Amino acid sequence: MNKECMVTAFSERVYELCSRVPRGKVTTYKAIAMALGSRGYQAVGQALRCNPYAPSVPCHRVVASDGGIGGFMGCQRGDEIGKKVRLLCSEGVEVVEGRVDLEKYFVGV
DNA sequence: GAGTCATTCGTTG
DNA sequence: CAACGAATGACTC
Repeated sequence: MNKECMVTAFSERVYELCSRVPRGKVTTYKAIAMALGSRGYQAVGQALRCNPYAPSVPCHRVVASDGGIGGFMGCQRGDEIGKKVRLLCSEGVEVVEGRVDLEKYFVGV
């Protein structure tokens, strides 16, 4: 079930919001979904799942509502996710136990 | 119309 | 406090 990237109006909006997040900060799927005026939390993740704007759109800057690393480039649980943590750490975000301090790094849209 | 998905919330143990 | 299931919105076939 590996399809090409689905770039639609909704996903475009998600990519734009992701790009809006300043470096060293992170946003949540919920925040993006709310920014779009929808509750499709999964729809947001789905768009990031195959983000055609890859490094341009830092999908790793998007985390779960509790600061947990949702997934990264199709990898939900695995060492590949470590790369996402590595990126966040490189950006200045402190990732602890695969979680981020939303109180400090969460930025609204 | 049915199934899928990187989520979230609410209830129950 | 932890875990499970149900709900939600969007995209593809």
